[in-house]
Amino acid sequence: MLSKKSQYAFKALAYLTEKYKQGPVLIAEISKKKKIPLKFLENILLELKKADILDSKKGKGGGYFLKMDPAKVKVATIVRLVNGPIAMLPCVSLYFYERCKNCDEKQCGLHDMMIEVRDASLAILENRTLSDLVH
Amino acid sequence: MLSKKSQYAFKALAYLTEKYKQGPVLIAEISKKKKIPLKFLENILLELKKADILDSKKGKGGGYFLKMDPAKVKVATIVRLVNGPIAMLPCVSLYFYERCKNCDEKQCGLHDMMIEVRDASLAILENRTLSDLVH
DNA sequence: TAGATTCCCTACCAACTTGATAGACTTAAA
DNA sequence: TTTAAGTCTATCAAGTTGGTAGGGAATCTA
Repeated sequence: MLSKKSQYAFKALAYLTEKYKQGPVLIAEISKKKKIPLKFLENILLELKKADILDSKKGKGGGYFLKMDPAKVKVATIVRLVNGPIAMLPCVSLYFYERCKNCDEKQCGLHDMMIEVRDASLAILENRTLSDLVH
Repeated sequence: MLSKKSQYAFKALAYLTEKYKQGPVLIAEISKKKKIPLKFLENILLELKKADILDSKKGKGGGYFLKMDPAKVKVATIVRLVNGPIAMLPCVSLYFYERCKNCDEKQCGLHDMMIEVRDASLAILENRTLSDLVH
């Protein structure tokens, strides 16, 4: 399941997508409109900025805004960034791979199945972008 | 991600699938062969028994065994039982549904996307069984 | 029926994660 | 130089995860 943090992140990103190319948006405005706890949202937006998804301006007239075209930002990227692995097992994760202990991947039935699940999920998440969040 | 508990559960179930119709298997044997902490495994197996996946016999010659044909036990069932929701959001879960707060499902882009992901995962997990774990 | 064997049950625990808050600091505009 | 923003560090309560401890209850066998 996506954490609350991830859900907040997507709501905020959807809002910033609507406001794309309309100048910086205040954290406080996003917080109010999307009903996200202000200080928690601060952390999330900062993290997205450090990951080069968002950019910001300080001082009066400042705020947050998307660093690039929302149609270029994959949903999969955001999920990995804020929520972690998409795969159901570390041993089938592309970006967070870890070998399983006491389990030969070559003959583990679960392994193969979870690769299928991963690929099915990625087929969707890698082909949807922030612009698909707003319609 | 599947919890360690879930991974243990699948390993144990795979083992019991191999031994299907060969009489009760000791917790200690499963623990040793699959390298699962004994007492932790006890809890897991007991839970699976209460959920009618396994049955057991006490005393000498006792142990655990599958209650029904492994080809009849869906992987999706086990995941839901031991790990929880398969969906990425409560508001798109079939078995653990919860309405989202401050979010109209009818116009939430994330909602629709996560329904797609859920269905793609279920297409696999609902059509694989314990027998697919061993080959 | 005694004793061994095996699962059953309740309780507990440390470590980690999650969701959230507080407060001081920095940068930039007016 | 004041004010309006974002930035940073720290902290915290509650819940979850992974695991352990120890005795109780059922069953088999001698």
